[in-house]
Amino acid sequence: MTGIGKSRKTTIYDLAELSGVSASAVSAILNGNWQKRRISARLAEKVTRIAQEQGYEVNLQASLLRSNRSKIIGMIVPKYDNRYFGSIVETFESMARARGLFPIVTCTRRDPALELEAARTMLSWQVDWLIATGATDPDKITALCAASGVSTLNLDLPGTQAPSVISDNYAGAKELTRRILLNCEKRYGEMRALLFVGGRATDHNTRERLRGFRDAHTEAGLTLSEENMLACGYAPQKAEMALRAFFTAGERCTGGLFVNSTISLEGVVQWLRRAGAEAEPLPPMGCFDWDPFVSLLAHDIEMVKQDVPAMLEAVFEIVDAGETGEQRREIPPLFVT
Amino acid sequence: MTGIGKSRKTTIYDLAELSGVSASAVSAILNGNWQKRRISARLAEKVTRIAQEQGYEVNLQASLLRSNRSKIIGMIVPKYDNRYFGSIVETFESMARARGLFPIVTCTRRDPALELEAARTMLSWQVDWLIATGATDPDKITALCAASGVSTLNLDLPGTQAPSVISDNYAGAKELTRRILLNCEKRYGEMRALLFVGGRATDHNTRERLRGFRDAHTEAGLTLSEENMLACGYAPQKAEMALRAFFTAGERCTGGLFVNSTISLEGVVQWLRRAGAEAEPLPPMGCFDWDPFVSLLAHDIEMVKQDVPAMLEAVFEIVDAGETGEQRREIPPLFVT
DNA sequence: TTGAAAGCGCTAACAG
DNA sequence: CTGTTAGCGCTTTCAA
Repeated sequence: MTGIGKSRKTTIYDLAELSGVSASAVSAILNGNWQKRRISARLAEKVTRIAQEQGYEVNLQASLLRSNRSKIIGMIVPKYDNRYFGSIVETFESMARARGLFPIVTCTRRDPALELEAARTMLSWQVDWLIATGATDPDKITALCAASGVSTLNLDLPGTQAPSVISDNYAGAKELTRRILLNCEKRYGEMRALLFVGGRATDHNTRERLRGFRDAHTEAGLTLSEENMLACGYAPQKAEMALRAFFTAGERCTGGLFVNSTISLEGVVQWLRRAGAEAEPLPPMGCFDWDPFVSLLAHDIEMVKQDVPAMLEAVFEIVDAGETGEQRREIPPLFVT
Repeated sequence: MTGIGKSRKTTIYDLAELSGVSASAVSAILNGNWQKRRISARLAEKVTRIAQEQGYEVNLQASLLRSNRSKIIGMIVPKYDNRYFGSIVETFESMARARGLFPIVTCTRRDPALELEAARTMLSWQVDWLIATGATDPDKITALCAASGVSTLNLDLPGTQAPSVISDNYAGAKELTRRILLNCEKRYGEMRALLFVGGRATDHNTRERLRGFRDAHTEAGLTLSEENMLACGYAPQKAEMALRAFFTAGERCTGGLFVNSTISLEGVVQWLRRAGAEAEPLPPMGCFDWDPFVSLLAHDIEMVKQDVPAMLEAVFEIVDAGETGEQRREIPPLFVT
């Protein structure tokens, strides 16, 4: 009976009874090891058909409990509010499924407490691997998981206790800065020091991007004041406030803006609007991260697009090989205007 | 031993041994029913402490298998590439967790086959409820799940066999059309019929939006040709191609554009760029869906923001009340410019 | 107050 | 070729 509202779910015992074989035969057939048991193809087909007719689906709770290889791979991700993380999750899911793994993803809303709670929930799910994306404290997650024998991998933001896959932030930022400076020269006839907006000076990516930002200025023969680096956090409001504070603090002159993420860019654009730059063209700008509407509507903004497919290839190479030791892979990002 | 690389995970039996009580007592304590068993607070505290020291986490596979209430709530979602779905997933996860449920989300990449596969995987997870978001064939999912006694709910796109929570597409589209027509009048000194771009004429939302679009024209005393409704699909490329075809087919005159989603809007903006509208201001436009960069960078585009928090409140009201019968809740969307 | 014991649905020896 | 059996880790009676 495939009827609606059937309360008890079909089990392999039901299937065994219906097809006149034992439950273990059903299990073997449904798992595709009927060859190993030398079960006839005819019988295998019959059982498979009956399973289908009954709308049978294996109970993962029971199956995974028994076989003790969880086949579950977890990912925690800070937010779903930009294309970068969205595409990370989407790519992750499909690559995991392609390997016969069960992906479980959860979002921590950039909340350090939720981050740890999420990691613990992942342990309860018996994940084999946990991919910690953009985690504020990757090493704590690694320690937590290691205590249960679970391997972790840091994505986007590196840690020191597990493999890390990140963008080449230094090279990306340096090249981005170079491009903005070039646009600045085109616009104003000379290069001027830029303003760096967004991110936290405590996180690795921001530090590396600042280093690239600085070095590009040095190579261009420009001196850069520390005041020009506003690592004010990622939230749009913070970027907006930081800019307002910067420009009310004194007579400032900037060649353009290096914005550290699309999220911060929202605040920057908001600030430009409110500052009455409506009619004027945008100043020379670049953003470390990509968004389709930014490239379409403000197509003079230089953008860095992190190479998500390549990053996740690297992730699964490490997972597939079972490399659990500390290592760092830096993936060159792409450039779009 | 909380040491790294510990292979076997801590179980309640380990905890029982360490604390000198039985496994069942440990289970009761860790589940918070120690009062019911009149276990002393002192003992409860001791066991809890030991569990913490050992980094114990309950095995959900075992726990859920035994107790047979899965506490898992599943959601399938077409894409993570826009703010609407991103915020649906984020809100869903946090509301589910707030209720002590375990959310499992999976993305189907707008692929009908993946949609069914995902639904089946959800059944394997023993979900109690499945929220099908923007599903191409919601009723098939409902039937599949009903056969296993699992309740479903349709979000964003309605079905006929289960409760549905959707935006008030008709009223939203009508009001959006009205606003675009007003902008058209301001711009050109008169109202002209608009062009509808994006979506599938087969899906409920597109049909309802078209109805609102039409009625707003009628009320404004405008006649609307069928040719003005390009339900060409959601993908950016399709919108772009449809516009190109429309405008090369003859001398056309339009008062503005009604775009059926931010995804289609990408294609529309792409087309405007390529059509050489670079220097010109955008035509009067509106979009059914919201994106922060669109409102910031092209702030003369009218946008409908679907009320995700209200929609998910409705979803969980239905889930909490266990209402499984067909019903439809239409949530009024919000307007932003 | 507490422990022993049964069993959730499934897998994987092992014995036929 | 196939069935019987022993658990996976946990919850939940039931009996003490």
